[in-house]
Amino acid sequence: MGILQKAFELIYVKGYQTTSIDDILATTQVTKGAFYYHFRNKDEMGIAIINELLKPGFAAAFIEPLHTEGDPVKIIYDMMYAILMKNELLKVEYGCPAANFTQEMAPWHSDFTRVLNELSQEWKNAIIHCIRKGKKAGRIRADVKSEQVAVFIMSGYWGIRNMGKLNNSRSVYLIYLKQLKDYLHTLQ
Amino acid sequence: MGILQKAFELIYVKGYQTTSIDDILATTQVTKGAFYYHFRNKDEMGIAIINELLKPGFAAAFIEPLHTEGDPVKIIYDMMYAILMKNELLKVEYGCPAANFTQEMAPWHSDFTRVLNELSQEWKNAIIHCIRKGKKAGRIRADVKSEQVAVFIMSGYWGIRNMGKLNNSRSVYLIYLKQLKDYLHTLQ
DNA sequence: ATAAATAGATACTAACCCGTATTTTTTAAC
DNA sequence: GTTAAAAAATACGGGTTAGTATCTATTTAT
Repeated sequence: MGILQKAFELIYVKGYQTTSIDDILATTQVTKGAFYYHFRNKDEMGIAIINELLKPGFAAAFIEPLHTEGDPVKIIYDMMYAILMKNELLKVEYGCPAANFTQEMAPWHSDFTRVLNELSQEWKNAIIHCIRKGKKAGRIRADVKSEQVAVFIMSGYWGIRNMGKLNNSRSVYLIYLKQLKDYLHTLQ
Repeated sequence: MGILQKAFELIYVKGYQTTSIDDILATTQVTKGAFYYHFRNKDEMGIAIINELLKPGFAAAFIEPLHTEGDPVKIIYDMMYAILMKNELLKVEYGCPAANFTQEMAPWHSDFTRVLNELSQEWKNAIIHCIRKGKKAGRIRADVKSEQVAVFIMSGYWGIRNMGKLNNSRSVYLIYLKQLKDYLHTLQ
């Protein structure tokens, strides 16, 4: 886990392909023998980072908030606000770790893409579930298509991460969040 | 331009970092001497690809459609539909070339980020302009914030490109487009 | 025709890459 | 205390990388 943590930090900042195993060894003070005792190769370590580090963090920040009771509009907005503005691990200049992996590995590394797709599907299902609950409670219009809304919200998130990288400033997050709030209110 | 074209095709599919100069030389049948006569180094070629190839193609598909007269809702939706569903150069499994570059290069290669930011700003300004015209013509509500909407639309685009990569299917584009249409109608 | 500038070809370097083979140290079991 | 397994250290191999040095060929200008 120590190796994975440090490796993740390097990869999050530099990218997977450009982070060499020697880089990881240098910063972790781990020798090559130890590294290859724990991981068969670099890709196995990459997959381990996603499963052991990314998934738990993702579940805490992206999934769990959606399971709380209340107004979906508020729940979804608050989740997004927390992810973009409060989360101290995710820096605006380095974007979303999951999106970085996706962009870099798809479509060539199918192992990565499959695991990342699982992440994405979990989020999607949680959003759909949250909206369906809101519809039953009369908080969301009955004609709202849950899946469409989920996909729309997710795409907005990944896109604003990209714009944040370009602008290297959270100010674009705030602009996005304002419009997200307006959009969510149209679902009521 | 021949080198740039072939190099772009390789980079679009494989990524910038993982496309070696030797790869480019092999597919272009150009020798190393010729290559380094025209470009000082790899990054200069990368910047040239963005300026000489990406920018013109971007202007044609992303900017020009926004300059036509008419209903912004229809104009913006049609533009997005054409980009996602009709453009034969942009494949769903390889995503958006500009987004790929951004994801891969930011924040370390400031030359790339700066040029890509110019692209992004041009698109943003064109969308803002389109919406402002719509407001003046009474086609868009007066209280709509043009910049917020522009950022929201752009983030949706870049995000859905990411999801398309993950799913490797245009079906997710269609789901997104439906909700985009609904969203745009709320601006009227 | 000659000189100069442009363009292209070839061979090479020095650094870096991932992964392996081999050896050494540490830990645990009996 | 001996043995065996687990864990870690080291050195190296085979291949790739971006970029350079050097040489040759082709235009262009005078």
